[in-house]
Order: sequence, then C-alpha cells, then structure tokens
Amino acid sequence: MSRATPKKNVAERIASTLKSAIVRGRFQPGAALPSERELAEQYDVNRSSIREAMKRLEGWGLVTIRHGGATRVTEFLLNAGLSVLPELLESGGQLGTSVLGDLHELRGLLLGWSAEQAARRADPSSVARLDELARRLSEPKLKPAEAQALDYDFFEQLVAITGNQLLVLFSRVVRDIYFRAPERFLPLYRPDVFDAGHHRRAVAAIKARDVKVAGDTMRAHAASALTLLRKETA
Amino acid sequence: MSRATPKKNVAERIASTLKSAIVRGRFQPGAALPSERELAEQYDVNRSSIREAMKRLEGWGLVTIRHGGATRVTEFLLNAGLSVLPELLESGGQLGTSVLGDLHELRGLLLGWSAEQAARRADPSSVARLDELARRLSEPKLKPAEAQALDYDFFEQLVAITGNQLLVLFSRVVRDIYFRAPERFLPLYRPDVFDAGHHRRAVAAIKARDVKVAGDTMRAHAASALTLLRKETA
DNA sequence: CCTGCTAACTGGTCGGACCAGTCATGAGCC
DNA sequence: GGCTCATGACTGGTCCGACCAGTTAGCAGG
Repeated sequence: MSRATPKKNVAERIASTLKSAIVRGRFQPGAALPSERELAEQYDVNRSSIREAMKRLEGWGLVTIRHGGATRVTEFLLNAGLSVLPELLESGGQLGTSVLGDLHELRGLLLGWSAEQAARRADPSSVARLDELARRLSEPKLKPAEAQALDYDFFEQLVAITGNQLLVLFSRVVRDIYFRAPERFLPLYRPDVFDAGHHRRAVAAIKARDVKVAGDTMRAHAASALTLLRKETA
Repeated sequence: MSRATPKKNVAERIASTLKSAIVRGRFQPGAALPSERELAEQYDVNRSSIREAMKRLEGWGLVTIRHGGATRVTEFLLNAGLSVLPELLESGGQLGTSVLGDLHELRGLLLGWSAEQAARRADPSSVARLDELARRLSEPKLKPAEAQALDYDFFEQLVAITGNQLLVLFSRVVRDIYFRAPERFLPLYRPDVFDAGHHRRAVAAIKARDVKVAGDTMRAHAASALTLLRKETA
C-alpha cells in the first residue's frame, strides 16, 4: 500500500481504516466491533480518538452505536448511505464495476430529464452558458481531463436550470463520487472517441424549445458513454 | 410532539441545535463559530461533547474545521449534502414547500424510469410482489397512513427491480427525507382522492412487458400527486 | 515600510476518573 | 425442570485538566 495513511487526524485515519475493513467484509454486517477501550489499546491511541472515529463511522451509517451495548456493523450496508460508494468503487472487482455502470446509467436518466426541463424553461442567459460550455467542449485540442470537467459542468448547469433544488444536491453527491476516481472515466474522453456533437445538438434543441429532441440527444450521449464504458472495463 | 428536540446525547442535542441555527442563517456562511472552549462554557457541557457535536456538523458538511484556525460555516450550503434537507422541509416557508414539490417531482422521474426498467427485466417473483402490493393498495378500508407506506414499498420494490444499486441508495435517502415529515404528504392518501388504479395498470403493463405504458402510468400517478400536493399547499 | 519573532489564540490528543445503560449469569423460587 | 430477577462485569457517555500542535495577529527591530 503506497499511501498507507495519508490522512492527518488520528481519528480520521482510524475511521478510514475501519471503513475499509467493514466495506471489504472484514467485519460482517451485524457483527460487533471491539470495544472502544480495546481499539484504543490496539491502535495505541487515546480512547477519545477512537470515539471520534466511531462517531464518524456512525455518521457514514456504517455502524450502530448503542449505549451499554456493543457497537455493531449496520445490518445492511445498503442502509449506509452514499459515503461508502468511493470505497465500493475503489475496491474494484465485480461490485465496483457494476456501481460504475449504475452511476452512468443514473447520470443518463438525470441528463435526459434535465435537458427536457431546460427546453421547457431555460432563460436566455442559462442557454448562453450552456452554449459556451458546448463550444469549449468542441475545441480540437482539448485534453481528456478538461473535457471531463467541462462535461460535468455542462451536466450541473443543466441540472441548475431545472430549478429542482433537491436534484442539485443529488448531483453534487454524484459529482463527489465521480471525482473521487475520475481516472476510471477518462477513457471516455479520449480525443478519438469523445464527440461534443450531442452537446451542441442538445443546446440547439433547447434553444428551439424542442423538448423531445433535447432529452433524447442527452440520453443518447449518456447511452453511448455507457456502452463505451462497458467495453473498456470488459 | 412539540419541538424542543428531545435527543438523548448531549453532543447530538447540541449538534442539532447548531445545525438549525446554521440552516436558519443565525451563522452566516463563512462566519466563524465560537471556539470549542467557549461553546463548552455556553452550553455548560464538557469540551469533549462540544468536539463530538463539531465532528457531527463537519460530517453533515455544515462546517469546516481547521487545526489552529477557527471553525467556520461552510461557504455554500449547497455543498452540504442531503442531511440538512429535513431542516429545510421543517422550516416551512417558501423553501420548504418548494423542496417538497421537488421531492415529488424527482420521485416521479425515478418511478417512471424504474417502471420502464421493470417492464424490461422483471422476473416473475418480483412481479408477484408488486402485484400483492397493488392488491393491498386497492383494499377499500385502507387508512391513509397505510396507503402511504404501501405506496412507498411499491416504489422501493420497483427500484429494486432495476438492479441499479446506486438508485437503491438514493431512494433510501429520499425515503429518509420523506418519512421525516410524513404527515405533510398524508392528504394525498385520503380515501376520496387516492386511487390505486395507476398501480394496478402499471403492474399489468409490466407483466405484459409494455415498457411505454408502464412508464407513462407511473409518471401519470406521480404527476397527479404533484398537482394535488400543489393544490393542498396553495 | 517591511520582516520576522513571539504570544495568545485555535483545534488535537492524552489519560484517567466516574456515570449510565445492557446483558449474561446464576441463585432462588415456583 | 423451568421461570424470575438481582447482580456484576461488561458496554458506551461525560467529565476534568493537562499538554501538544498548528494559525494568526501584533509588536519589536531592521
């Protein structure tokens, strides 16, 4: 492990370690963790630090702490919320890859719907911003990482136009997950495969208030990306 | 149940209090919170408890803690993730109501897509479960609260069928938000307005592998609910 | 005016004490 | 035997007071 413990805080480091251990199944769901005092001795830190780490794990939704009883791994990881997703992705393997696909699938759904909404209600200045992003995405000498960032900006701008605050929050969560391991998506943005045509056509459709074309175009973009992704990881 | 937030833990109570204060703007974004020692004295608890509360706030994404520097409210609340949504909803007012609509809007999007996916790939046992839920939803003497719970089970079952793990996680977050203030949605399930017809027709369409009808039916269900909701809160 | 040291903050860690729930155990009773 | 319930050895929760470790503002000296 090259980056053994690149965290700063003791508590953070320990929380991170335990998180990995739990996600990787070293502690089965429902199983009890060692007591705080035990862990403190084990990691050679003060109990306060262990407590902080525990609180963090509880915050992730990974464990359930009960006063008097043992601290146990949450029964179903699915209850755990989204904070464990980076681990799932990084752990590679079957699950990681499938979640990766899921992420893109969801992104496609949201992209399509947002584009439809945008075609219905976008104001001129919002459209101008989209236009600008599509233009920059079309520049010939664009590096993959830049294209990726711009593509995501485009997504967020589209989401912002929908006016759905909740969706904005969700998309930020998605972005967090996404940019935790951006390199896994970089192949999608190689100059020889990435094509900004969808973006340009979608913007045109939004300008023309063509709801169906706007949605379908962005869905097509996401679908082709998903296909490519599945081919890359196969 | 009056307010007063009768939480159990000291740290939890304080974190809750501060969360409300921040969300309601008592501390502006970027502003520094009082130091841990000050807060400890102010709330008449030990600094450890304040620290735990702080860690929790940091976990919510509400504040940024810097060793040596002050603890400040995160610059943009939008970065704060979903944990603050219940506060936004409970705070009532303009924002609360609009987020409420957003929630239903998103739910409609996910419902429609999930139904489409289900029509493509549902296995017999999953369909049987949906069928059972639709049947129970059609019972004449159903109480609103029961209908609400069943409706949500239906939603989750549909989401499970899509096989998208990420979506499952998202829908759990949505459910958490939703059932934090279920009574706000109860009017939708009054016997005189709630109609399980959409559910039954959607299940039939899924059985028949009719992708379009399945999706449209659930979207229609969500749309009518949204209309009703906007009428109620108007 | 600027530089750089210093002192007074901030949060981070420590350890050790005690309070407060939980749970397995086993004595006592039916 | 099988049940009830006291009890003590766990568990986590809170407190104290000390010290370590960064940050920052202000002041002395250039």
